[in-house]
Amino acid sequence: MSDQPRDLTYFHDPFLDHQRYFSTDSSSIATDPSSYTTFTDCLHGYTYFDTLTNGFNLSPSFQEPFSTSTDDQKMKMETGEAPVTPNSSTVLSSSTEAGDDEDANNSKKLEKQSKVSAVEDGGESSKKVNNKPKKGVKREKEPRFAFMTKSEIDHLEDGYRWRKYGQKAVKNSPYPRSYYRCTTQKCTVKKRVERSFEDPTTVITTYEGTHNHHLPSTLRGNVGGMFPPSMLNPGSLAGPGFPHHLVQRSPMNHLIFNYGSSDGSGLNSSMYQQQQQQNHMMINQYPQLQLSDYSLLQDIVPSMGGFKQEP
DNA sequence: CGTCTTTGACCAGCGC
DNA sequence: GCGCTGGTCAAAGACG
Repeated sequence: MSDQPRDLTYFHDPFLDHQRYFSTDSSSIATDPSSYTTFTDCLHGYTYFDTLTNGFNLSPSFQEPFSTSTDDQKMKMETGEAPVTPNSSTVLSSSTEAGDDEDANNSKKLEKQSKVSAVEDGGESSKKVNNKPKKGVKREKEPRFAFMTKSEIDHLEDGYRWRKYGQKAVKNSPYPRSYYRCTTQKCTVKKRVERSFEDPTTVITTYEGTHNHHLPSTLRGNVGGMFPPSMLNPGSLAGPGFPHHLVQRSPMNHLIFNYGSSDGSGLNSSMYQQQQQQNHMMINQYPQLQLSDYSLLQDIVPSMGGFKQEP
């Protein structure tokens, strides 16, 4: 991952609409989306934002039509909790039920405790025993947020440090799904990375949970040095003035799935229906994704090398 | 030596 | 109840 070329440096101020990026090599100003070589690069380059909005027939303000925030989320934002999205732009919705984040964390703690006690008891099956939530206690879902990215690289650099803890074969797909966990202590954020079986050039990255820390200062690939402090402080993005209810303003080659919220609040009805149709269309194309989880799906315009495919 | 990946096994949830 | 699948664990090995 860290061996990816990094000849570009991006500057982005999330509080301003304008954005610019530039090359450390002054002779080469990047304008081609394909020149983004890392996930982080893509996430922080908004050059094609106008193209995006045009593609969606959205007004440049882009702020109202896509509000899908739930109260739960708004509360999270207002409390300054950092969204998990790598560029901290927004997590719009949550697949969680009320108050489940804490419950999930607690249940995890219980898992650990029970595992430790199982080992200490010298139980016969001290290995891998009873480390899941107690029976009957339904495991709560963390807020989730998925990207679809055109990339040759499976695990895209996003500024955080991840430890891979599993890999599974995916049904109906030749490509495995990898499971990553944030390596920061006490941070429970996870992400899944898998390649679309229908379009092998597309990587589906699903984030789950909320980072409770800033971007690591020492990163492989020097991501930490690439961004201004405002971007390296996720909490700052949750502060007043930042349009949290924006849909992810990702540049080229991303589809953004926002989980959970289903009321379409902030959308006028026709636009909401339009979004729902897009959702269903894309979900049909990616059946391995969970239909119920997606409340909003933003497609990419074909002219940007996206992968919208009409049925 | 510390960190990270790989990989087989285990467990829970879910559908039939 | 059974089998399948997704998610997780943890030992072992690789790597810098």
